[in-house]
Amino acid sequence: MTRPLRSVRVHDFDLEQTLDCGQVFHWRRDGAGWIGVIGEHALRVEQRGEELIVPAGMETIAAHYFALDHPLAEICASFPDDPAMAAARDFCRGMRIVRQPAWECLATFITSSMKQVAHIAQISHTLRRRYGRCVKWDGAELFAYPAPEAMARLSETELRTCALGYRAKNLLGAARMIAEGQVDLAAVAAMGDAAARVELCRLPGVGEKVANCALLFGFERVRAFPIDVWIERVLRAIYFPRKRKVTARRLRDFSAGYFGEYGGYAQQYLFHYARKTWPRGGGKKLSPKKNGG
DNA sequence: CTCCAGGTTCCGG
DNA sequence: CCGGAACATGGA
Repeated sequence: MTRPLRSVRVHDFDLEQTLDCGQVFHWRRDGAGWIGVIGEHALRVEQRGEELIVPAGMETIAAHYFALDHPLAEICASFPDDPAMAAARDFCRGMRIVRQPAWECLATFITSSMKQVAHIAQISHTLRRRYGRCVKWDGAELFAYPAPEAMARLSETELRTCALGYRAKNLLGAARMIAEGQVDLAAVAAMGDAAARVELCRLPGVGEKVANCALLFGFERVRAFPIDVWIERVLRAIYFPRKRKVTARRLRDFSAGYFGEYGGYAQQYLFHYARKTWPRGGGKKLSPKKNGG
């Protein structure tokens, strides 16, 4: 039994770049399309030129999730004018920051510390399959991300069997604090960026980087600028060439000022570009070219 | 086998 | 404030 399909008109949108850029980890390729879950809705999506094919009834949900209303041309035009940013903008054309549900985004990034993207995806799938609600899509079994309340009932030992390592304690602790109401994600959503970041950092396993990922990918804070190992390489190689002793604080202050009101988008474009085009462990080999700031 | 991965936390200068 | 080290697990 196949649901009828509908077409959503898209401009400045690239589904491949959007789902393969390392912002969300559970979507799987299915022929020319992708299969995944938006909240509690399982679906297959496929892009054909300027059309996004989705199951009937999912048009609005998909359009919201994929942030088709973000003014991408304006966003890209706001990026600082330097060679690296121009290359990233060209490489990532059509990539959008999707609107992930806050908890699954936050939880996923709690499990991301010191893990490769492939591992993060693996952990996400395991957690969904074992503890998430089953949502069917045309016969395929997909799973929603387990709610904080469901996760809070597990033991650390149980969670550890999902290959989480030391992250199990953090994920469980965060789930319990949220389930018990010690941290209210709905309240976080109503706070300013700085206050929201402080609040998220009260959760175990959530430091500045994970908090910024949650803010950017789960709370629509398009200015949040997560600095991970890749972005740190980019910043050092491109904007601080041949400089010794560039502190984390220096990188943070520079990023907050240099990349502008859509800094989070700029960050994700640089992240994806560097990860796909720089040699592994890269940065050192890249020619610095010109300094943009 | 060694190295590293979308870090956080704790500890000593 | 800053640099190091521990923390688990699995690809490359």
